[in-house]
Amino acid sequence: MATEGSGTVGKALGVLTLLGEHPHGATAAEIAEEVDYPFSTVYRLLTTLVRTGFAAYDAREKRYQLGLRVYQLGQKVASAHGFEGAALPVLQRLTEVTGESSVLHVRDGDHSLTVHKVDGPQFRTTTDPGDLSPLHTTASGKVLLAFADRATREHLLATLELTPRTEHSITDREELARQVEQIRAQGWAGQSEENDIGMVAVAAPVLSGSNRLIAAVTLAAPKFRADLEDLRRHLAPLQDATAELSVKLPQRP
Amino acid sequence: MATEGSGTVGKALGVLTLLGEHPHGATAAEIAEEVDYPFSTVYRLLTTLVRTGFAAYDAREKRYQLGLRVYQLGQKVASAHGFEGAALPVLQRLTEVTGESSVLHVRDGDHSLTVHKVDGPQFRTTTDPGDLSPLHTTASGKVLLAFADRATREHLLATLELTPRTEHSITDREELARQVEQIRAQGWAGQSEENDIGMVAVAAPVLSGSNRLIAAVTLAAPKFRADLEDLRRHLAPLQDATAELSVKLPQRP
DNA sequence: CCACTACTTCCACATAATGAAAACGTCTGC
DNA sequence: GCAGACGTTTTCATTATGTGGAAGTAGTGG
Repeated sequence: MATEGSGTVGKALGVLTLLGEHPHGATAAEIAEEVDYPFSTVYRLLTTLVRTGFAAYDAREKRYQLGLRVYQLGQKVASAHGFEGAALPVLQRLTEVTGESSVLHVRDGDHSLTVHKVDGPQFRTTTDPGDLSPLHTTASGKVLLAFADRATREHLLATLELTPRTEHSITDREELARQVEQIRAQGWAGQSEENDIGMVAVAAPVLSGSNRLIAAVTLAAPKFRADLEDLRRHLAPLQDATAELSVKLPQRP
Repeated sequence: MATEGSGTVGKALGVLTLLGEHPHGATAAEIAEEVDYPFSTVYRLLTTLVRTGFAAYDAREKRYQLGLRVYQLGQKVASAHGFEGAALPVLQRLTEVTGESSVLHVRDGDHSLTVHKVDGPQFRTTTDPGDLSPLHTTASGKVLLAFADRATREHLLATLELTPRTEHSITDREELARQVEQIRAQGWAGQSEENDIGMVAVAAPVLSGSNRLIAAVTLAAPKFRADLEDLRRHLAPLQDATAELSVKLPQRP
């Protein structure tokens, strides 16, 4: 992961982000290794993070991990964005009706952030809440890209790194722009094995009253059971769900 | 809120924490005012936070608030501590059986952090997930204090600020120590209008296999409907719940 | 058109971060 | 019981880095 910023604060936040990638914690030396700062620098940053509650140190295991303050603040974000109560039941109903997994995504910079998911009865999707996925290889990502306001859309279209995830991933910028236009026109996006082999998905945007993009809802299924055509048949309930969410999620006009 | 630390990083984290107290965001000037650092310092910190995704700037409203990266990392913490799946059903059952609100708390430094809650049919508790409460005025807090390992227990008992929240709050250090001993002996804690007027609660610890404290579960009710004696009648289902959680929450031996 | 609010940029100065190195604990296996 | 591995903690001279006052820009409203 790239350097998070030049200054001291940037380094600290970089270390914090890196801690997020070690669910079972990491030793100070491991972290210093990974971010490639001198050990004593990392050590000093870590003690500051621990002192403020953003990191926790397990003396027994000699491991640093994310602290509870991060969780605490994360909950504030959740309630500010309406991620807690209202959204889940809508996804649950969507999964009940369609039998497939439904997922709620928001755009986080140049990635798609999984907020909630409800797995279908038959299998489990690969992303969990808190995970980031590329914008150009996922149905939700294409929706989040296509319905972003023009300035960010154009900026992202011009600057996104089109790293392929599978042999079906889009790697051509022109092609992506073309798809984005089509998605804007038809109001939904599809994806077939562009992010994971064996997975297909469709997604639709959750728009506010003033047509600003709030989130995206995805329906995902394993290829062996459904192809893109099958999922298209579930477009109606999917769009019911996004319509309901556009009322229930807090507006930011 | 006290200064979060001396160095630059401490200031940045202080600003971040403060953003958590402004659900609808705050302007750079407001923040500078509240933390009492020079404006340009705060401004620089904010731009770094925004650049890294820890804060978000709403150009329309000219307001800074917590960014999605905080939510993302918060989810990692949640999954590391098993806050997501397993805990909620247990609380739901407890509320079903007792008819009162049940809440899951963990200790976050010298505070009690609300992780989950399930409100009873009749009323709503005052804390939400992500909120902090004092250790000495709440049932959960007293449990978290009483069952912490000896070193931290003694340290907290000696250093906690016993600010009263109501006229019934404990303000005497001796008295608190006495109650803590009793709570350790009897295995649960009670509280009657010590944190909020009109609220009573009982709480019990969730202990790991090796008797280390993991969390606390609280049953809370409004005073007009139940007094402490009434809640004591629900001790059995409460302790069933904590026993179940001690298996379901991830162990950290 | 002036007052107001809020963001943004600049720059001389000194504070605060740096990072190498060494001291300190604590395990582990020989 | 000792050598070595591993990880944390402290120290300190050096200078990069953050500081913060002030001036500049931009939008808003009376």
